[in-house]
Amino acid sequence: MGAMSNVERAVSALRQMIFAGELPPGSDHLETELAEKLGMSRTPVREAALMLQAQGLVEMRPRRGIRISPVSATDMAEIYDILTELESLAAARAAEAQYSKADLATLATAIRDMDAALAADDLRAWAEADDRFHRELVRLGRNARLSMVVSVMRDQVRRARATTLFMRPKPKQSNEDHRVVYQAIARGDAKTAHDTHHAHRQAARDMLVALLEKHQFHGL
Amino acid sequence: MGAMSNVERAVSALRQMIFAGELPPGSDHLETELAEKLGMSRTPVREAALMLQAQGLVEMRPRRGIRISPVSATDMAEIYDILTELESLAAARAAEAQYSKADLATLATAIRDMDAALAADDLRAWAEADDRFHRELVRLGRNARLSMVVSVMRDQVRRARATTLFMRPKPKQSNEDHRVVYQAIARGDAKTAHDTHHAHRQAARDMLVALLEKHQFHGL
DNA sequence: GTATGCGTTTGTGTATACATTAACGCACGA
DNA sequence: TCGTGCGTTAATGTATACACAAACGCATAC
Repeated sequence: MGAMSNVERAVSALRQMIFAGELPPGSDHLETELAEKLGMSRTPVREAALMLQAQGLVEMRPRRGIRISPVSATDMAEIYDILTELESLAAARAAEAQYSKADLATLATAIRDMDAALAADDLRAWAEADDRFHRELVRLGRNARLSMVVSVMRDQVRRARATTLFMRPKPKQSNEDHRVVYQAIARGDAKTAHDTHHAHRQAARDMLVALLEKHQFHGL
Repeated sequence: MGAMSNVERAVSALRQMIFAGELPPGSDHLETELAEKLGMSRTPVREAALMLQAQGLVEMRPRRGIRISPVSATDMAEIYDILTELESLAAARAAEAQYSKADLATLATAIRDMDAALAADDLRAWAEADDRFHRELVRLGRNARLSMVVSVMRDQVRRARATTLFMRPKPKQSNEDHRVVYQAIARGDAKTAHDTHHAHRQAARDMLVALLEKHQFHGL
């Protein structure tokens, strides 16, 4: 149970602090500083930082500390382009896999939750269910590497979403798209699943990038 | 000029040994062992291993050493699926970017070199030029993250290619495909660039996977 | 006021020490 | 012969020590 190394603890603690905004994008932090804050020596902190760096969450620069990576509008455009392609592939593969209704239960639940959240005007719950839908979709695509790449990219999106979630229009079309994708997967229609999800993501991309550019979050 | 840290040295030395087959896939190596071989302490070796692990080249398992990741036929299928999508996107973006003939010189050269290598029956030179073509194609797509993901995936392909290069049929169709993609990019035809490259990669994938499965390189 | 150079400070990169804990072997019992 | 349990061994995870080099401040010169 408590078989968790300090490195693992450091990774999740740092991730949490980054996502919570406690370590704001662009800020620098010395290894010693973080080590003290986490109650461990520099060694595991360094190793954790190395892993987070590989995922693009931080950058280690000699003598300037560990910098929490900023996410610009350009970055977001890059990330969404990748997500668009890889998730759409996953959707197509999921459709080809001929899953049973039972296998798709998690997707169905996520869709229902999104509808409910939208009706209740609970954007935070909506975002959580949306995440769940996309995560499950990728899992059904059955490509471990793809899942990993997507999850790294989605981490970045999550960071940006913290600032954009309440600025954007109600995601009504989004729910409709998800339903179409779900049905296409259920009946084994790979092309529709792929193309619908592709358009869905591309629309999200354009909306988000416009939003970020308008609000000049270039270096946030 | 010696401005190279031991970690950097360890990373490139290990990469080289892995690609050269000196550290065969599936083999285990203790940190101490590698440290001694590289003439440094365990610390930089550990950090290097951590980075290579993030790229999927090794796996660190407590008490069992650093394992050089095997590449199975399934892995190759996963990897090619990702490459197919991302490179095709890059091709489309490159076409949209309206590059001049001069900008595309590197692509043209790579194509010429591949023709020459094919005529001379020099498969190794062909593979090198092929790599060059794909790398430049992705670079022209102008997505830094995509480039990074693709280069990690291509590293894995390179490892498998060492064993498959001389088993597969002459890549004649391949050269023809590249030429079509090049021309599509030159005239700004994103759809043709995308679709042609997509089919090109998918064909390569099917051929390679069949080859690997046939020769039962499941755990190599 | 601005620029240049030197001394100091301080963070990092690396080596090393050490405790912990998993793997291995061996003995013992069934 | 095979399985089980314990003791030993040894590899890792983490802490710590230390040298080097870069950043900063201050003084001096223009």
